[in-house]
Amino acid sequence: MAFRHPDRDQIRVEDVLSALGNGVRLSVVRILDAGGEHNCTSVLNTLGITAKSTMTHHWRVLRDSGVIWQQPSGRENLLVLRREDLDARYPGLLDAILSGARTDAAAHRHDGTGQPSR
Amino acid sequence: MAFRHPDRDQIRVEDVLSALGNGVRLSVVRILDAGGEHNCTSVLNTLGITAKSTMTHHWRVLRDSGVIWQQPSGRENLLVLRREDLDARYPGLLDAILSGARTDAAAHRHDGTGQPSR
DNA sequence: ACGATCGTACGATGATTTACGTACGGTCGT
DNA sequence: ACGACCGTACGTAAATCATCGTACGATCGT
Repeated sequence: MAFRHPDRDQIRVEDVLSALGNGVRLSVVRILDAGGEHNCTSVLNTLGITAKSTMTHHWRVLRDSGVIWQQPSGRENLLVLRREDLDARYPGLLDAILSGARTDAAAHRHDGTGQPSR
Repeated sequence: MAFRHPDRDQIRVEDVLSALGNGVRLSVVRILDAGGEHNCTSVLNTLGITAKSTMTHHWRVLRDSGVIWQQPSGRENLLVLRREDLDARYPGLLDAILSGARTDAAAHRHDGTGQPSR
C-alpha cells in the first residue's frame, strides 16, 4: 500500500486546521508528539476502543492534510508526525496547537467530570 | 439581539481550529485582523458576494468558538477579533495561523491560477 | 410615519463528515 | 502451508455543515 502524501509546499493551513479541529485527530497528534514508535493499532489502543475502519478514515484526513506520514512497514503502518514540514511551513503553529491542547486537557481534568467536553 | 459568547476560559482549541478550518471563516479572521471597524455587510462585501444568511451561520460558528465578539450597535453588528483572549489562552496560536494563511495566500497567487485551491 | 437598510430566524437542500461492521489482501511466525 | 494479525476498502447510516431564499424585527434618516 503506497500512500499519497502532499509535498511540504502543498500543505495548506486551512486543511491542517480542519484536520486538527477534531478531538480524535487532535489526540492522535498529541500521542505522536509524545514520542515513541506508533502504528495504527497502538494509537487506537492508547485512545481507547474505536473501530479500526473509523481510524482508517482519520489516518486519511491526517495524511491528506500533511499532518502525518504513514509508512507501510511489513504488516504495519508506521505513523509519524510531520513536524519538520509543519514547522518549516508554519512556524510555531504545531507547538501552539499542542500546548493549547494541553491547556484544555488540564482544564477538563479539573472541571469535576474528568470527561472531555465534546 | 444579545449574543452568547463563551468566556475566555471556556474557549477550546479544538473549536477554534475547526472554526478556522474553513476558507470563508479564515478569510473573515484575516480581514478582522487587518484592522478597521467591521460590520457583517462590510466583511461580506470584502469577501465578494455571499448570501447574508450564509454569513449569519459563519458568525455563529466564529462566535461560539470564541474567535470573535459580535456586538450589536444600532442596526449593525460590530465584529471584533478576540485577539486578547485568544493570545492569553493560546499564546502564539492566532499569529501562527494568520501568518500561515498569508503564506498560503502568497503561494496561491503564484500558482498560475490566481484562484484559491479549495 | 415611511422607506431603506442591517442582520437574524427559519426552512430546505445537497454535500461532507463520522462512525460502524464486514470482507478482503498482505505479512508474520511457526 | 496455515492461522493470526494488521490495516484498508467498501457499503451504509446518522449527524453535521455550507449554502441559499424568504420572511421578519429592529433601527436609521428624512
